[in-house]
Amino acid sequence: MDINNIKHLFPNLEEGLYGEIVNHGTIKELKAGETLLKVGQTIRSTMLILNGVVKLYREDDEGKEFFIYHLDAGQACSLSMVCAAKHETSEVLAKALTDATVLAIPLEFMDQWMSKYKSWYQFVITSYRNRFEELLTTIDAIAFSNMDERLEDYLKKQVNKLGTNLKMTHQDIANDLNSSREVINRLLKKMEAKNWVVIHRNSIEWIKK
Amino acid sequence: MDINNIKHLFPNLEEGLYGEIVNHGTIKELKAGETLLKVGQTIRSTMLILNGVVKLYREDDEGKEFFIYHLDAGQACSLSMVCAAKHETSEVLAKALTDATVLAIPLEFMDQWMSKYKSWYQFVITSYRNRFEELLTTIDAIAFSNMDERLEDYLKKQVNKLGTNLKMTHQDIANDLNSSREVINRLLKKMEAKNWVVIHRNSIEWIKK
DNA sequence: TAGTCTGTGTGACTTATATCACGGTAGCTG
DNA sequence: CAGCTACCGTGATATAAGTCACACAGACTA
Repeated sequence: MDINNIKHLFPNLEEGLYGEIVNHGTIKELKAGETLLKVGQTIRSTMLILNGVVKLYREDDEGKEFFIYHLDAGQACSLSMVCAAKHETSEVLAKALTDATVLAIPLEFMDQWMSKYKSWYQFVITSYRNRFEELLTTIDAIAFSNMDERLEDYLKKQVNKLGTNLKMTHQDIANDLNSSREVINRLLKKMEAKNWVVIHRNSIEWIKK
Repeated sequence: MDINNIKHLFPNLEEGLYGEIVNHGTIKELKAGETLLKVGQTIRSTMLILNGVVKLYREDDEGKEFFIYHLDAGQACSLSMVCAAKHETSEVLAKALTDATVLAIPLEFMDQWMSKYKSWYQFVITSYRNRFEELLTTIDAIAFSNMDERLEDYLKKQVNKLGTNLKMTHQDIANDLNSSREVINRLLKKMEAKNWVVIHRNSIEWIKK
């Protein structure tokens, strides 16, 4: 583990804290598609994303997966913080979207660092605030927007994380948005007519400026 | 302000912390319907609810209000904590549902107490976790449920906070659920047929056991 | 090369919800 | 008491989205 990489990804932490992170964290490598956290699983450590993109889902009783938000390198899984602090179980499903590297910090350090390092406390609070905001944005989308707008937002988010060439099927998108393949297909066709995307087999290219 | 009342509402805090709360907090009395926090307003203090019920909304661009969750006596507005810690503005609308008393604690104490009192840190983290969960539940409802289930959940929540006799119009409910009066009316009629509610003018009585 | 699988495209239909257009009624106010 | 206003009830219709059925095409596999 490279301390300079950590400093770069998580700036503004105290010098001593970087040392602790390196000493007490353990690296986990994930292949694209692998599950990092299952619903109901007990959380024993706080996760920091070092590399790649992690996707968070909410699951319904029949196992349908509803996409909530992404986590990037340099971000922390807030859920793993709250849960970790109380030894509780996960309420969400987290999967690696790309190959990813995460740093697992055993939960006992959460508490210690919180009172010891002001920068850690700031970091945790900021993480929370950001995740909270994302959650509110997600609520806005489903409460106030139609499928066409939601699809547009969704694709833009993907493009932000993965580039303009999205390797995913219509069915994948439908699952994330809790919709159906046919609906997504038709909406994509409309977007294609407006020159926002080009539809390929197994991939979609975002060409809107 | 009665310190014993505070101890009762917020148990498990350290002895010294109660003193600080009483010394530095200021009481705000709100009439039912009054606004506690507007969208875009700068937050300068953390709010603890001492009495009554506060309702949180998300607003869309046209000012439509979508109900997110309630806050009871003994709870804190997590949003006011995150925002306060960073001097940022509110993302939600908070209104007193009943007459209410809140305790405003200037934000500078947030930071101090966080490192000084372990119990405060625990309290804040727990608040977060609970609000986060509520938000996830709200997402579940709109992502996975139809209006009839959502209305049922909504009414149950109201009953929990306010008792079985709900003084609200069909229009009020429609606003909270981002639906329309007619739809709510029809669903309520169905519930009445199933003996779950009795519909009165300006109020609804929950009679389902 | 034929056969199979997975992803895509599309018409027809169903369902949930929203919207429109009324008419009715309780309770208040001049 | 007349008339007003806010609330409630309900049919007709419109729209968005989900479902069903089926056809086709690219890619891989025997």
